[in-house]
Amino acid sequence: MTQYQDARPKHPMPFTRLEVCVLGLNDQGLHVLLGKREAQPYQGHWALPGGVLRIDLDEDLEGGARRVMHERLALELPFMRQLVAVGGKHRDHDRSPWALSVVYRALVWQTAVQPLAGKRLSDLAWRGVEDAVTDTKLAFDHRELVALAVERTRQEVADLELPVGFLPRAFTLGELQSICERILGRALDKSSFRRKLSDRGLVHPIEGEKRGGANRPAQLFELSR
DNA sequence: GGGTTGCGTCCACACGCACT
DNA sequence: AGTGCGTGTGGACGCAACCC
Repeated sequence: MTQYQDARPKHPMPFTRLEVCVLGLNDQGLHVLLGKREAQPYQGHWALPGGVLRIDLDEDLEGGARRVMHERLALELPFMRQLVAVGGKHRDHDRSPWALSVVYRALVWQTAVQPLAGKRLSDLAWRGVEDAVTDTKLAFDHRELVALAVERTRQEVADLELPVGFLPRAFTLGELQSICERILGRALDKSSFRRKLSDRGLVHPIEGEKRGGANRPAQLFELSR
């Protein structure tokens, strides 16, 4: 096993941050969780919650992102996906001559989480994504990062790369279509949607049905993978 | 250019349930 | 029994991309 005799780096290392774009879905559509910064730079501006990678605390990048979310939001986020890494000499020149941000995306039911403003954040707010991606006052390049997270998430849903773990175990096709429509921000054709699901074998019927009102009970389905 | 394929859109219809 | 409504299925058509 390699022993590190001297922890000092041979070359200058970048200042590494972890940012998390938490997308929350509710009846009105997709929202993004923003925190108000307590410190410079961008003091008082809204930003994606994030923090510094700690090699003494973090096993890996995702572990670091989970720690940061716990410290900043008191949240455990079960389903995160690495979105992008951005860096450069001018990214955070107040604190470092070279800064790197590794950005993660999480997708949650907005009503299922209750984030609390923790370290370095004076306030938290859910913002509609259409509003956030046009807000030029967001800190750093976070407006672009939110736009990227929304675009990627919508592309995944449009490709029927359904968010495993985010969906309930059992659902009706109508519920699934409604979830996809709220993420996409537009209506889908029922016939096309169901045909694609069927052709690709993405869902299969399970025992049981859902009765809601004066209508035919809906068959329950689950994801096939 | 013509044929094929995949996909989206529009539409029709059967079904099952609640209500009157 | 008739009606209204949401679920579930499938046909017809148009369009674009692709191949020959």
